[in-house]
Amino acid sequence: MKEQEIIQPRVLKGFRDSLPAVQIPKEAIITTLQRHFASYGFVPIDTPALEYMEILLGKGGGETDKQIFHFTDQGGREVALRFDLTVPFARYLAQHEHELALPFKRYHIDKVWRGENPQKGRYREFTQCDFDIVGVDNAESDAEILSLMASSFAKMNVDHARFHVAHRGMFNTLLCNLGVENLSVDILRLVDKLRKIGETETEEQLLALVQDERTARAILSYISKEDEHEPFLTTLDRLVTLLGGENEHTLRMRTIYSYLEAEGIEDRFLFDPSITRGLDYYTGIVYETFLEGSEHIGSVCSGGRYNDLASLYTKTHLPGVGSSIGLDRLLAALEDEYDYRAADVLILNTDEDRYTEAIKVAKRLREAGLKVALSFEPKKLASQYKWAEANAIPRAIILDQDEEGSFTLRDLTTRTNMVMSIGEAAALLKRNCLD
RNA sequence: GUGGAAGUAGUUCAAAGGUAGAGCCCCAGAUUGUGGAUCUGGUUGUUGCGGGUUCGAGCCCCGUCUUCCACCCCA
Repeated sequence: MKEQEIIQPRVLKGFRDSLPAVQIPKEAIITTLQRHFASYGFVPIDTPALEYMEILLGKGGGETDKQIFHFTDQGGREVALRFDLTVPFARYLAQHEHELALPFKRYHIDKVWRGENPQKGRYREFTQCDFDIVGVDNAESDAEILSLMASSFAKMNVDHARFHVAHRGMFNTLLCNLGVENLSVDILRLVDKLRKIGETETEEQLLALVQDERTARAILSYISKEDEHEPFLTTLDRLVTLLGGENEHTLRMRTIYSYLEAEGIEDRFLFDPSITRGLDYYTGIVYETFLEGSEHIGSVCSGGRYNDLASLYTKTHLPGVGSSIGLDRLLAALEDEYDYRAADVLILNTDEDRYTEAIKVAKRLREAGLKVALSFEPKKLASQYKWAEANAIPRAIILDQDEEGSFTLRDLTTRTNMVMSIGEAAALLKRNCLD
């Protein structure tokens, strides 16, 4: 026997394996979101991971183009992995516009790829949860996306999420008033960094860009907030004054806010005029979501209104608004805050002759809706308890009673035993099982 | 893609060019009346990987991979 050359097991930079302790809560969250999106009348779709290169290029801006994984396939086609779910969705809309009834509300949860340098909460392969409404441009659809964002985080039991909202149109009004709308892309990019580099530095860079002190200060006073927690309407009123009066955009924001009030969720939202979003395709409302205490991870749910996205692929006007939850980033921020278990109960193996009995008990408990694992070998109990703990299984059943249908149920967390019938055990376990 | 820091046992950390160590964890056995205590024994390991300098490298040098941080951008 020759010694075999071992291939070094490894994964690519920015790509990760998921152990069950990570994958179980991740899939639980996905299931929760799928159900929740459906409760708003959103429907699922799917698109290919791989697209023609030309489909994905030429909308996000030069920087995102550089991050696209692309190659030539065996047939000589220039292809690329999707780097978000929104651009493929725009292509999908153009391709199927006659098969879809507008307004179209879809959700899409899947992996995307970007060739960025990885950091915590930033990977080259990650999962996005997108939800969008296409075919209407009004406050009602804007507000429904915001409502769905807030309620999704509530469903995921994340209560420290803060939603920062702004409006591209309002900001562009300011730039027009100041006569610097031709610099809008550069200014937007700079303004986005306010939270990171501070007011002084922002003002200096603004001055270098617009070459006028009065203009630079006007922009800065628009995007700065003295009180970070200033109520939404107070900020909006202040900005309306700075813009010289109401316009269609400010009135849109007021209507959206009134819908949030009607739902009683308005205090979850802040008007944050420094939010602009790097992507060029946003035209109206924009938003980012931060977790208090984990701001360094960045936004865990962002999006906005894009009224011209599908125009790359069709002449039909298809306005849209949507948002995307960054699931991997969210899980990175939550770290160990989530709970998981491989099963609700483990049936211990004390005697090989009783395995048939174990199978019958397992079947009955599974029919009652429980997750049940069986111990395959009659190892000593300490060893079986440890296996259960390693798999986060909180209870064990020992088939040790001679009298019919009665056995020991052990709580592994408190290490206490109770003797009961199978029906009693099923009821007790059912009350304590997750989901 | 650019710049910086780090990488030693499953894990938390030592070893300032001279024989790779400690706690926790894990495994086997004894005893324990179906885990927690105690005792005995054991693996804790290609010091990320590959070269180089040296009598000798975990340590110095070069390259490379990965992670983390900053820039850039973003989920």
